[in-house]
Amino acid sequence: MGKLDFSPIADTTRRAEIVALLRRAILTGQLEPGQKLNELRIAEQMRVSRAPLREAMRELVQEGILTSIPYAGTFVIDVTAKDIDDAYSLNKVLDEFAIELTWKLRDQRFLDDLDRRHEAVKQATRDLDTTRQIETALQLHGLIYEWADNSVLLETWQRLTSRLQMYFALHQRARNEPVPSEDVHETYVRLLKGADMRAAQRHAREHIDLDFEELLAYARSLEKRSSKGA
Amino acid sequence: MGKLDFSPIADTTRRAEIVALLRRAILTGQLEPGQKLNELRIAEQMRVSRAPLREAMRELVQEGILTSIPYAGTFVIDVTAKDIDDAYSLNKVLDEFAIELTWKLRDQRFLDDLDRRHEAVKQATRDLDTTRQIETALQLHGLIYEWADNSVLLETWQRLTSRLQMYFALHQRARNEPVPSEDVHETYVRLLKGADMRAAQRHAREHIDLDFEELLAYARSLEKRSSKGA
DNA sequence: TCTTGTTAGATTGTCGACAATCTGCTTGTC
DNA sequence: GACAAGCAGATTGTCGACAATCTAACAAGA
Repeated sequence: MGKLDFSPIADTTRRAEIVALLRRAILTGQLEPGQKLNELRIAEQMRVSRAPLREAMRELVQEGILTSIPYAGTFVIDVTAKDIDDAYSLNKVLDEFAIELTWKLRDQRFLDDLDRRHEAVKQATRDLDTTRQIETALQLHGLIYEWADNSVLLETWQRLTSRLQMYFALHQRARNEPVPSEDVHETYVRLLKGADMRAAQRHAREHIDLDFEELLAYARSLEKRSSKGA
Repeated sequence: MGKLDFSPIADTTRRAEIVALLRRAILTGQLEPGQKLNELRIAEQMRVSRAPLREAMRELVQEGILTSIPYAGTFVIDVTAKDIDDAYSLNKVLDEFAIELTWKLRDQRFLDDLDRRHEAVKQATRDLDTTRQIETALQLHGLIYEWADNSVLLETWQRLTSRLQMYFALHQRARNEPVPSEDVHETYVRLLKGADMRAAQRHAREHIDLDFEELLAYARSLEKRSSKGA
């Protein structure tokens, strides 16, 4: 028996592809918060019937990035400053827990993966690709969750991440300035490689990556809750 | 303008009712882990077409209590000892966080609600109603999440709770013995009323409510992963 | 002018039928 | 007897059409 293991083949249902398409559109900000999703139009654009589209939308509703009102429509969730704050404070707690679980499981492969993902962020930063920068940064932070060996925790973090990614994408879109060029993840990566777990946890809980304060200020500034139609 | 405020009217879609029906069937153990859900049969039994049923099933898949394999079927999730362990350890961390957030927000209404829910558990215990006992116990523990004023945290806990409820229901079903008559929540309630937050957090992290160890042993005992057909 | 009732249009919710895929059995061949 | 090919049968995925509901505009009456 060779040590070759195959990855599961791709999802072959339209539904799965629709989910991926919609999720990407939302997380990159192409679909704005509060915006209504017209089933007929989207189905026509995708050359798909409404059945798989509706099933896909149900999934995204449960995933927390869409919201649905019976007989009224399905909308991209609104982003409030409190939501962002809530998500972030929970994220800190989960980070601390994930570090605790991962700590004993770190090995050479972990360290390699850490470097690899860190490098991806730096590359995206050099390329001035803001969308990719957000993606890679979240993937970097996701490493400890993938290694923590707790499926429920991982799942929880992924749900949280969807929202955070959406928030950051919106923010980046609003101010289309060049990306900060300094390496804000330097300390984080160094502490994860080190021997002091408490220090790593403290850093996760106290340090603010990714311009969180600026993001919050932005969210407060557009606290207007405009639900624009299609 | 009077101070009367109306609660939102009930969901009127078939989909929502189907979701509620299916969820209850799963959480009470009427549908066993690994069991396949035959769309045609269920749709006929409910006198409903497959469209809303399938949408409901999509929601429950995302909710984490069903799992779906394209062109093969949708199944009730399997319960492994590791899943239970993972869910429980995360639950402890979240409890600690919820207590921290709730602590400053406690007031008379909180204390009243606490007593009310505690009483409900004791009543269910006196009635020897195991299903209701599980429900009320989880509602008691949910109080701190409802008061924590963090929507993301609350949502996360509710997802977690679904699974825990399912695990406990299975356990109770397996050993249909009388319920433990002692009041295992006594200390928890007392600490939540008190002044020592650290003590309450420590209790949440260290004390094992609800016969967790017994539950784990049960889960390990049926680690057989039998996926029986319809 | 303000309120109330009506109506037309658009959109969501649901249905029944068809297409794609999987499973197990049968058949034929070696 | 072992094995591959191929054929039902059942089940899931998708489609197009119809029913239920909402929204907004307009008319009628106080």
